[in-house]
Amino acid sequence: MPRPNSERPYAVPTSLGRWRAVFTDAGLRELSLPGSRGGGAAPALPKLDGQEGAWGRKLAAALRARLDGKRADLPWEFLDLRERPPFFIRVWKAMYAIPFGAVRTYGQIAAAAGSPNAVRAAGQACGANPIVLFIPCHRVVAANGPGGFGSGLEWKAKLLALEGVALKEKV
DNA sequence: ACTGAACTTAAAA
DNA sequence: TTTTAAGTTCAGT
Repeated sequence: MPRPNSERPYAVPTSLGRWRAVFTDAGLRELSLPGSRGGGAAPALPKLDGQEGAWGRKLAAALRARLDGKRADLPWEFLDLRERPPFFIRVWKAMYAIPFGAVRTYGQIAAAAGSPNAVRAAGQACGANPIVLFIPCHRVVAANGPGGFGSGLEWKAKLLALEGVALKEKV
């Protein structure tokens, strides 16, 4: 296997459960929702606060601020997206550009990523999104419905609600 | 190496 | 309204 740099997983306790963050030398490689991972006994990960230096504190603070309904972002260079398919990265970058409180369709994202017809691939990229919340896959909806969400639509609705957006129902 | 599925969509039948 | 084709990646077979 292509050995990525050493991965350091942390737990980030918040008002909405225990999130999981994985750091590498290049930055943040993964941020996942509570419950979507670590099935069974929690591996007793170290807490992120005060670790990974300024970046760790910044992430924890930004995460908690967002779950509190405030807007907060992380710089794009802070994300470790190495060894990810180029098209996926373009899609993620397009999503990253969606402003707080706004939503786009999969079609618009695909177009922004340079392949207007690769709508379905854009959907797959959403599902493969490694940095939940800061790569806002929850702001991408289907043309006539809510679209899907890997960790459960309830999460998508909840994250959007924090930004004052209501997930529209399917007709 | 091929086939089908994946957080889709627009257009044709 | 149902079916189909389309672009990209990954998991199976």
